[in-house]
Formats: sequence, structure tokens, C-alpha cells
Amino acid sequence: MPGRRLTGKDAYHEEPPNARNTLRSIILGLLGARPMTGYDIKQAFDRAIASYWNAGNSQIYTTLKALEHEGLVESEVVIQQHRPNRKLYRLTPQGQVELEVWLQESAPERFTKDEFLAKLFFCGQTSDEIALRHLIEHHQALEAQLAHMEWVLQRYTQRPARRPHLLEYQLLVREYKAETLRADLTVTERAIARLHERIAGQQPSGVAEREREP
Amino acid sequence: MPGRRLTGKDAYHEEPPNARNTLRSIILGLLGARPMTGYDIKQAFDRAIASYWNAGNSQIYTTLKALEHEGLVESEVVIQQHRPNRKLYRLTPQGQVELEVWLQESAPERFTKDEFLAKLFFCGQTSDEIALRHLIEHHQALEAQLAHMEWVLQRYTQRPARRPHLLEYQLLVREYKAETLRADLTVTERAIARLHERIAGQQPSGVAEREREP
DNA sequence: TCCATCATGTAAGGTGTTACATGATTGC
DNA sequence: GCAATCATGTAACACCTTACATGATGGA
Repeated sequence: MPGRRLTGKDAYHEEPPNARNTLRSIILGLLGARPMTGYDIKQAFDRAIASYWNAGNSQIYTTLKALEHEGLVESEVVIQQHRPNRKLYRLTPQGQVELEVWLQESAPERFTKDEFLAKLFFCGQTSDEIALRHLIEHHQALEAQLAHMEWVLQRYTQRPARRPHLLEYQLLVREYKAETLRADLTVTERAIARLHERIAGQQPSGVAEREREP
Repeated sequence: MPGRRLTGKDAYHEEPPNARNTLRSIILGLLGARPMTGYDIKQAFDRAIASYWNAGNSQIYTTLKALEHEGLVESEVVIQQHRPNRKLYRLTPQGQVELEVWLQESAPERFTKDEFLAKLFFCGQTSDEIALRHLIEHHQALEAQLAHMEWVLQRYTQRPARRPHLLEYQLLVREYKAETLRADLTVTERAIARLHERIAGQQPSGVAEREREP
């Protein structure tokens, strides 16, 4: 065990200038509510957080190990009879502190990446039909996202809720995201309608085999 | 001209299963409109694309090199008198093809990452005052984004525009993004108002250690 | 029998960010 | 004199994704 006396990270860790560490903070946040396994955390992502952050198992398990190595979380193996054992993680006091620091820091507003918009931006270089297809597919995806959110919302609000105060902000985020989705749906619909019109109006001579309203 | 019969890359390139290559495609898209230098491309990002994609110089210049190495773009050095020379890139026919393929592919809808929402989600574990601060800062950031978009919009639409068809979709994306921003502003304002009320209503007494629910 | 769920991971490789390096010209 | 603009890059490293590996239980 090399260099154990130095409390692990403080001595030669030095927080690289490059680290954003959002995933770590999210995991700390989840563990702040209750002890969880890697599996639980993955489910939390898929059920509640996926629409604005996500992570694969590989990232989750390795991050948990790193956090434990740094003393921010600790684990305990819960032996089970008819299923694989669970490795249950919980925050240490240090982890609690780190979480509080993160919650108080302002989040730097970094641009978000959106491949759909990036592609749409260049659609002037291809045909309107293709652009229309992208818009329609995007519309479907937005509807699916909204549906998923509402589906999960029910499973959430039916149970009495362990800590109503925690739930409040979770619902706020949900509302925020839902509102954004609805706005996106509206703009997308408007764009689809406009494109439909344009395409119908400009090609009275049949191109391939598309039919249109008399 | 080495290995021309094999169309260049097919032979030993093999496209790793892991590659999304969005940045490359965006650069191809920009060069599809007109020849550009790395510097021009960076400006295009900052001016037009930054709200849904961005890249640092390092990524741009290395990607341009990679693209040239693969034969999708070619460059020519333009000598200048009183400034550094410009290395002007343009699409090759191959690059044109790759761009068209990308424009036709459906964009997989991947979740977007939003550190602000992630943090807000956990704000039940800290004080309402801190949450309020985050919301206010976020509101300011949203307004700044909108302002920037409108500022750029003017410089754009004043000039007669080289190719109006290209501009159309660029304006659509802008409209889309602006609409989203306005929706976000509205939800944020609503949340701020609610929080203000709550905070005002619940603490006629001291601030320090709150804890109670009558 | 086949598939989904529970549960924990490793390996490989692409993507993105920050910091650093250079250097002339123009405007305040 | 100082800062911004023009212009091109490299190095280091953190972050994220995909694919792969394992194995029992319980239901259709």
C-alpha cells in the first residue's frame, strides 16, 4: 500500500486543470439521497436524468471505484440469496462536503451539442424532401421523449415519496424539460407545415411518384 | 496519385465502429458553402453555430489535417502581405460525396448534456437561496444568448446573401434555437417567481439554521 | 427454449477541452 | 505602451461510447 498516510488525494493529486467532473458530482448527488449500487445509479439515469445527462455502465462503475479510492464514498457488499450480490455505496463526510461545494458553485453555461440542428443548418445543400424527412423524424423523437417523461412521471408521483423536498426540484427539472420539448415540437411542426406547402407548390410536374392534394 | 483505383480510403481505413465524426461533417458542411481557412471556420462556429455545437482551434486544425490526409478536402496557401498567410481549404469531389451522405443520414437522437439541469435536479439537498441564485444566473445566461443571437442575426441579414437557399435553413435553425431559448426563459422566470414567494413566506425569523415544518 | 432482469465489471479507441506557443499589424 | 485581431498550430489529458465478458433466476 503505497503512500497511504497522506490521505490519498491531497498529497499528489492536485486536481488537473482540465477536470469538469460532472458525472462524479451527479453520482455524489444521487448517493446524497440514499445509498445505491452501480445498477441503481444506472437505473436512475435511465429513468430520471437521461434527458439531460447519461452515462454507460462502464463509466459508472469506474467512477464509483475512483470515488471510493479518493474517500468520497464507501461501499459495503450486501449478500443476496437468489441474485448477484449488491455493492452498496454511500457518501462519506468528505463526499458530502464535495457535493455541497458542487451544489453551491455556479454551473458554467457551456454550449450543448445537438447533431440534429447541426445537420439542419446545412440542409440548404441538399433537397427539401430530405430536410422534411429529418424534421419529421425529429418530431417523432420529441414525441417519444415527452411520452417517456410522462410515463416515468406517473411511477414517480404515485408513491408517497421519501423526501418531498428533494422531489420538488426533480419535478421542476422535469417541468423545465417538458416545456422545452413542447416548444421544440411547436417549432418543428411549423417548419414541417411550411416545407410541405413549399414542396407542394413548386412541383406541379410529377417528380417520381408522389401524389398531392387536388 | 497513390491507390486511386480503390477510391482512397476504402482500402485500409475500415471506419472504426466508434466514430461519430460530427465535427468532421460540420466542417465539410461549411466548406460546402465556400472555401475557408481554419480561422474562418472558428469564426463561423463562434458566430453562427456555437449555440448547438462548438470546437476549439486545436480540434479544428487537427481535423482539417485529417480530412486533407483522407482526401476529402484540399488546401492552397494564399500569401498575404501584412498578415499571416492563409491556408484555404476546399472540398474535393470525395468530400462532396461524404457531405451528401451525412446530410441524408438520419441523425441519431442522443441525449444532450446540461450541467445546469443536472445541478438543479439535486438542489433539494441545499438551500432554496442557492437554488434561486442558480436560476437567476441561468436566466441571465439565457438572455445573453438570445441577445447574441439577435446581434449576429443583423450582421447576417443585412448583406444581400450569397446563396439565399443556404441561408433559409440557417435561419430556420436560428428560429428553432430562439424559440427554445424563449421557452426556457419563461419556465425559468416562473420558477424564480415561485421560489421568491416561498422564501419570502417562510422566513420572517432568522436565516441561519432552518429546519421545521409546522 | 428464449429472453428479460439483476448485477458487476474491462478494454479499446474516439471526442473534446485547456493550456501553451508564436509573431506581425492595427487601433487606442 | 497595451490590447485586440489575424493566423496556425502542439501536447496533455479528461471525458464518453461501444463492444465485450460473465452468470444466475424467473417468466412467456
